[in-house]
Amino acid sequence: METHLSIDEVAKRTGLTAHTLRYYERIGLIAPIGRAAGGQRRYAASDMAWIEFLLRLRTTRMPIGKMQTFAKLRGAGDSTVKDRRQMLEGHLTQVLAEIEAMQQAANALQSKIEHYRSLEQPSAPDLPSDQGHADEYPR
Amino acid sequence: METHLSIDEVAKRTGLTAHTLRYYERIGLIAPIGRAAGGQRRYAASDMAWIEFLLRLRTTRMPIGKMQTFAKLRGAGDSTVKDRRQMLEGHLTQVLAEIEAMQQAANALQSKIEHYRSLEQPSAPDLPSDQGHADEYPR
DNA sequence: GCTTGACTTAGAGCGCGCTCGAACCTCTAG
DNA sequence: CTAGAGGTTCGAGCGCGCTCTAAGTCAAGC
Repeated sequence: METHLSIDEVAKRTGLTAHTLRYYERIGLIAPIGRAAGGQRRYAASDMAWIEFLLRLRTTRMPIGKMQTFAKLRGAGDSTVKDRRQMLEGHLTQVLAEIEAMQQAANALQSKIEHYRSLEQPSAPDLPSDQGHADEYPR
Repeated sequence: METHLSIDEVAKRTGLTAHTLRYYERIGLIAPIGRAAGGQRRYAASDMAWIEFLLRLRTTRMPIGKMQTFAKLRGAGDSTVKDRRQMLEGHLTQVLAEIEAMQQAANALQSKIEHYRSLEQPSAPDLPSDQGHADEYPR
């Protein structure tokens, strides 16, 4: 397990580009990374863990501005643990709501797909459904 | 049940702005809306149903370009039902994968929150967890 | 010493999805 | 007739999250 990775290795492992990694560092999402002789970045295991955490935040669509706030709190030390927890709790609440909304929309798509199937194989006519299907008769 | 709504009424009902409704029409997401004397838009129930469908696609983060493609197929009539179904199936697959990813990230956030709680109330030390918590010792 | 290639910086540019401003029009009420 | 509300069009602008370019530096290999 190598503990000091080059930017390209980190890019490969995280799926980010080297450009994006530098960008994240520039805007304060990632604290300044240690450098090898010659000024090249060398990422430690703890840097990787933080980046992976950032990626989880990104997966849940936390905006960069909020991540910056979080990163700043983290940089400020243990006294900010409560603030950080509260931020995550608020975010998590939104995320769960969004998952729920997506799930419902996905269900609606599923039933629309089934409706289309019944149109394609016209032997069995459509069951009457509670929700209309918006796009059969355009005019 | 009024069948012909003004743009402001539609905006109120859908949560979109009048600007956005016009924008969607301009780019072909919504077919040209009927007009009252004087040129004002009057939205029919079928228009509303289509807009609600678009909003479901948006909830599931279908990009506008794809929605445009879909809208075009719809405008082309019944012969495109199969294409539309296939588009929706492909999209649905992605959506379900994304929901899954968000759910996993949400779980990780949840356990991080619990980890923070244990830090805040230091009587009971942290259980060793399989995944590290990236941000306790910044340096 | 020179070349190659991987890195560095600062800063401009881009694609997406709106969002807004300006100027104009039309209907209704007073 | 006038004022005001509520539209209309066209096109520019914006916030977000990158993405890329240009020019320079450094280390290693020939």
